[in-house]
Amino acid sequence: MSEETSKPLNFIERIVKEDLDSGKTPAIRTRFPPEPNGYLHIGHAKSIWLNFGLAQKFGGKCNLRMDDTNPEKEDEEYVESIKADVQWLGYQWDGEVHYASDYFEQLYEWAVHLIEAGKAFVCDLNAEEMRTYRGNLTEAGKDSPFRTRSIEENLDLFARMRAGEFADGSRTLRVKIDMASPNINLRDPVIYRIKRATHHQTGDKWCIYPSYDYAHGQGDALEGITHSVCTLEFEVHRPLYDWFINNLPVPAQPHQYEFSRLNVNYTITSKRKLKQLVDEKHVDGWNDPRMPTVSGMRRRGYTPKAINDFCEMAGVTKVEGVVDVGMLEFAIREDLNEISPRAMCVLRPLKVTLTNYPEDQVETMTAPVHPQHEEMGTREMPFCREVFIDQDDFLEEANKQFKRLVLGKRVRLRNSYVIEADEAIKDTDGKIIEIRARVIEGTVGNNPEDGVKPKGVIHWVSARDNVDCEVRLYDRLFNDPAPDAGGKNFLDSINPGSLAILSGCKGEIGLAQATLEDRYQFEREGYFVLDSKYSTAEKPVFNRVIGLKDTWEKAGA
RNA sequence: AGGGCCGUCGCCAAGCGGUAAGGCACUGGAUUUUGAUUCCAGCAUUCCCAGGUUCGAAUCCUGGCGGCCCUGCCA
Repeated sequence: MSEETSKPLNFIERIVKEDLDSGKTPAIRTRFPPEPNGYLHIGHAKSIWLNFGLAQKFGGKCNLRMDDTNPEKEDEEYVESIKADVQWLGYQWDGEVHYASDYFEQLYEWAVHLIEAGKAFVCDLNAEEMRTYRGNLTEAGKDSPFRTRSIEENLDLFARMRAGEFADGSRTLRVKIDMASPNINLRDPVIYRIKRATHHQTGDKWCIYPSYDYAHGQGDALEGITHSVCTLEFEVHRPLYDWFINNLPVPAQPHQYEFSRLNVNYTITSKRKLKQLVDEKHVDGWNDPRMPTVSGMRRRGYTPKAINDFCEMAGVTKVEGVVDVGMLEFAIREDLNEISPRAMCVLRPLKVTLTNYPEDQVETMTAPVHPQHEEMGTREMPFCREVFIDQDDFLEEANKQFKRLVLGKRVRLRNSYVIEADEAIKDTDGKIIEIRARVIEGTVGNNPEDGVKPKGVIHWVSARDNVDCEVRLYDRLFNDPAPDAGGKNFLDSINPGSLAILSGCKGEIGLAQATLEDRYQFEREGYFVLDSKYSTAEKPVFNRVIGLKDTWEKAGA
C-alpha cells in the first residue's frame, strides 16, 4: 500500500508504533478485560477489535482476561458467552483465558507488602461514614481515624479479614494516598472489601475481594501487558493505576491509555438496560436479532467482518461522539453484497396466471448466483403457468414512476419472461387475489420483438415449486436517536414495528438447501439468513439482516 | 478558579506553523434483467468564540463558551 493511500494511524496505534520504534518495548501485549456480568455488545466489539487488532497489526499478543473481582454480579454463563463471542468475531487470545481471580493470592501478598510499607491500613468506617470522610468535589476529605493504626495491628486485622472473622462491610483495606487530593480516586481508596459470596472461579476460598483499581493494573503487570487500553471514564483512575505500579514490586510497568467508548444512535449499550429488555421480555432474549449484543447481531445475520469494518470506520479518538447506525448498516451491506448468493423470495405472494402458457409446461430458468461474480456459478428454477409475485409489485393503474406491473403494461420477471397484465381478479371485498397475464414469446434473455420494452424488473417464484417459509423483518429497536438521553425512559421509545413476522412467504427451491451459515440476498428485498432459534427443516424461518438501500421509498412513493 | 478530558462538514475522522485527507449521509449524472451494486461529479474560503504572536495559525499564546467523567466497600 502506498504512502498516500494508507490509512493514518489512530492515536493509540501511534503510541504503540513509537514505543516499538524507540525500543521502549520489544513487543506489545494487549488484553481484552471484560467483567463476566453480562453479554458482550457492540461497544465491547470495538474494544475487542482494538485490542486484538493492535496485537495483530504490530505483531504482538492479546490476552483475554475476565475481570472477575465482584462475584456477586458475575456468572460462569457470562464467561462462556464472552469466549464464544470473541472467537466468533474472529479472534483468538494468547494462551489460556486469564482471570483476575488467578491473582488473588499474589494480590493479597502485595497488599501485605503495602501494609508493611506503611502504605495501607484497615479501616473500620462503614460505608456512610466513609462517604462523609471522603469530602466532595470541592471540599477535601478527612483522614480516617483508623489511618494511624500500627503496622502490626493492620497486619493482624487484615489476616483476620481474610480468615473471615469480621462481618461483610465491617472493615476495608485502604491505601494511604491523600485525603485532600482534588482527584477523589486518590482519597485513600478501598482496595479490599469483605464480601461473603461464592465466586464462580474460586468458590468459597475467599471472603475478601480486591477492588478493580487494585486488581487491574497488577493483573496487567503480571501478564506482561504493555498497553492497557480502556475507555475514557477510567482516565481519572490512571494516577491510581500508576501509584500501584510504582509502589509495588510488580514485574513490569504497564501503561494505561484511554479512548472514547462507542456510542451508536438509536441504540443502547448499557448492560443494565439491555438486561432489563431481556428480563421484562421486550425482546426475545440476549440474542434477539434486534439487540446490539454480539450474540444478537450474530443471530441477526451480521458478519464478523462487517462488525470489525464498522469499528475501524468509526475510528479511535478521545472525542465522545455518536456514530450513525447508518454506518453500521453500510458495513453490513458492503460485506453481504459481496459474498451473498442471490435468490428470489416473494414475501407477500400474489398469484399470477399466465393464460397463454400451457398448463402442463415447465421450463427451467437459469440465473447467476451473483451477477458480479460469475465464478459463483448459476442456479436453476422452474417456471410454469402460475407464479407468485409480490403484492407490492402490482397496481391496476400507476404513473410512469412505477416500474412494476400495471394492468395493460409489461414487466420483466427477473431471469425469465416479460409478461403483460390483462386482468385483476378480486374477491368480494375488492381485494386483488389473482392477476391474469400473458408471457411475451421469446423474451427469456431478450427484449420483446415488437420493441415495447418492459418498464421494470420484478422477482417471482413458481407457484407450484417453491419453499414455503416465514420471514422476519426487523427495524431499529428504538424510534428515538438517543433512547436513554436526559431523563427519558428508554422503554418509551421502543419501536412497536421493530419486528414483523410474515408467514406463507415463497422462496425459490434452492432455498431448501440453506444452512444456518448461508446469507442470501433476496433480490430486490435485502439480505437474509436462517434464524438459529426458530428455523426448522419443515418450516424455514429467515431473518432479514438488512434491507437493500432503497432510494425509491425515500423518494416518497 | 475542585480535578481530569474533549470541541474540524448533518454523523464519524485526518491534520501536529505553509494555506482543510478520507468514510457515512446527502445531491446530481452514467451504466444496470435487483428502484441494488458499480461508476463519475458535487458537497467546510473554514476548523466552538474572541483577542494575540507570525510573512503565514485548525495547528502556538491568552481569555472566554460548550460538553463529558470523578463524591460505589461497581467495573
